Amino acid sequence: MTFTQILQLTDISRADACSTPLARAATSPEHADALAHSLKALADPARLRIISIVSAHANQEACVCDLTDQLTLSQPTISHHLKVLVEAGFLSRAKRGTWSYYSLVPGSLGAVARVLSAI
Amino acid sequence: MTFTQILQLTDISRADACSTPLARAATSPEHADALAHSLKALADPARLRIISIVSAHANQEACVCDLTDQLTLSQPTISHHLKVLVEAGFLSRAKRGTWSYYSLVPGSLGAVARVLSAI
DNA sequence: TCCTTAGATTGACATTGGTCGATATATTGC
DNA sequence: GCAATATATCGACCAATGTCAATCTAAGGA
Repeated sequence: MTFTQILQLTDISRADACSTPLARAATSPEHADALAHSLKALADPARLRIISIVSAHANQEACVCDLTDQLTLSQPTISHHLKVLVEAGFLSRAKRGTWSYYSLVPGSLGAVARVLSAI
Repeated sequence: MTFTQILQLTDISRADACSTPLARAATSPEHADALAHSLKALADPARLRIISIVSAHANQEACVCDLTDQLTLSQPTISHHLKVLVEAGFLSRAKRGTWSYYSLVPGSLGAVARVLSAI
């Protein structure tokens, strides 16, 4: 009996009557947790608009006043969303003088997109 | 004075002192809402594992018992997550006899990934 | 027909999360 | 140093969400 046959027997004995065979392994719980955490940071209209506004600027960098201008949200709320995005690794902060400039972390969105496609 | 020069003047007059120039238009609020809705459906560890388990099966189809086996969640909770994923367009349901089979909607994950990369 | 099994729905509960007003911190200009 | 401005943090509130126990529905089999 080959190893493949043994695996098949194991699968059949484990499976319920309704179950279809597996083609490959599923994602680990840890992996799912990490991806969910990244997606949660993105899954908000205000935060998506923030990312979009930042990356629409010439150098992919915007100050907070650019955001308060365009979003109908209070300044503390925008500050809160910015913090979420920085902690999730999508934006980085650079303080110059009185102003805070937020930039898109290069490749961060692409990384999530790639993981999503690979599920 | 050229049209481009007028646009530049307009931009400068509108901008705050700290602002950097725009390279292109940002995402519309409606677009952000729609994408956020899709991402919210994906932004949960249990739902990501469900999608992964479904797509790991040979024909990208799994019955509910495949999920209750592998997830340490109650059956109603799994049923709830499945409903969220169906309503968001990531899974489709096919009932055959007593059993419900859930399949990945082809291209649905890729579409989100593509939109995300294009932000 | 009745019992069993698979899965969906309901209702309740605790937790998380988005929002704002008030306040704190830090930087610039006078 | 002081006033003004930009941004961050805090505390509170309400809405949305994940979870489960209990119940309902529907399909099969004896």
